[in-house]
Amino acid sequence: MSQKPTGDAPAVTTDWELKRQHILRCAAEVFLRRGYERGTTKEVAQLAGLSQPSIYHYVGSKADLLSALAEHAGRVLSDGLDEAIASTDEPVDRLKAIIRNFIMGQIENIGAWTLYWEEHHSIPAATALTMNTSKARFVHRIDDVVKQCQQCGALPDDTPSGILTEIMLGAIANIYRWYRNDGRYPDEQIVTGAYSLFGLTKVGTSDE
Amino acid sequence: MSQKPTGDAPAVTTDWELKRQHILRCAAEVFLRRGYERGTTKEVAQLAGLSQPSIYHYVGSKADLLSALAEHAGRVLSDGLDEAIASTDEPVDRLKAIIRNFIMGQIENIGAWTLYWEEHHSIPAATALTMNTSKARFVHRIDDVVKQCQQCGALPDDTPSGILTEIMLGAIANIYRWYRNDGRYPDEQIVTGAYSLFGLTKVGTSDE
DNA sequence: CCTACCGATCGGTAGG
DNA sequence: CCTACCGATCGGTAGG
Repeated sequence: MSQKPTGDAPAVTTDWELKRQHILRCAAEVFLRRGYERGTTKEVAQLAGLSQPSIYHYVGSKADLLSALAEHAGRVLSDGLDEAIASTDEPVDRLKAIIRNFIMGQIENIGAWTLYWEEHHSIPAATALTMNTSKARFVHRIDDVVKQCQQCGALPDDTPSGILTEIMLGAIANIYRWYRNDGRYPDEQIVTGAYSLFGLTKVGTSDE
Repeated sequence: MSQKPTGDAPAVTTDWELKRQHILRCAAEVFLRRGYERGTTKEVAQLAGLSQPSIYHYVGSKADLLSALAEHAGRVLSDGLDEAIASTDEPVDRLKAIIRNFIMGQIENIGAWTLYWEEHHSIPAATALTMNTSKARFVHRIDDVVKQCQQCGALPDDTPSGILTEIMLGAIANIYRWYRNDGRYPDEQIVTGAYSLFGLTKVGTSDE
């Protein structure tokens, strides 16, 4: 078990916590390069400048590393959704804010995001369960906005909202697979490209 | 090494070949349920009704199983692309045919397709290399059609074709993650939903 | 935070 | 196509 140090320390970033996060970053790098199963705790330790057993002072098991990383990715996305929904009342603008935040949050955190998808069958069952319910809630909240966009004519209403939602979210969730940090496709252009493709350019003050 | 039986047998399906394909199907099931690394050759053998070492009469290594499955998924998709391109000269109809074949090919072969994505960092380097070049060619050919659709006004031309192509293909490549075989979303509705969302409903005989 | 080490798993081979 | 088995890897613990 990880040996969280004594006391009821508040949100203070202790030395222990800082080192733990350093190890997490190293684990992300190893798992990304080699995959979770092939990547060893020894490699993580080496990258962090520790012996392999020392990792267990900061983490209860190898699987904990992956859980922590996946949960972090989920938290970033979920926070972005809250912010987007709070930013405006107008459905189309809201959907556009959701798309923007989703894309940006993914790109800023592309490592954890990639791990969440590529290694999700190695995520411990307990973590996977809570993350799946979070994800279902996430999709459902967005689906509500999509329905409103259909009502005001900004999205086609000849298709169930669920299909549109999944296609749009799928397109965005997949960006990590082709995104390159070389400036070929600037982030902003990806966002506005998604708006254009989904027909979300004009404001949705329905006049049809 | 796998012991392909004697002779210069043509495309005849020998007993050996039939059993090999049976083992491949079992491997797909095991790898899907457990992941490639966690799934063992023993589990594959049990499911196929063999002892673990017997698998090596049909396959050179555990990794060969994954290679064969991934290559099969790639071939199905590539064939679908050829067919779609051959089906018509008109860019918008061509893009729609591509989307339809991509979606249908993926759904018909959802197991191999899932493995290709979820386990692609376990695919042997040699196989991965050739598949990556095939994939690049695949994307490039579709990008040409997308460019034509932009020129005739069927797709927005304020965004580089590459972004549109990647977003559309990403949306489709991701369907396996939410597709359920319970009829909630009929295949045909997914296809037409994609058309609608991407604004491909009207024929592209440009009159703008 | 380290050295030493254990226990278990698993892919693949030998040899028939 | 099987039994027997090897070699190597690796997560985690002991004990300091």
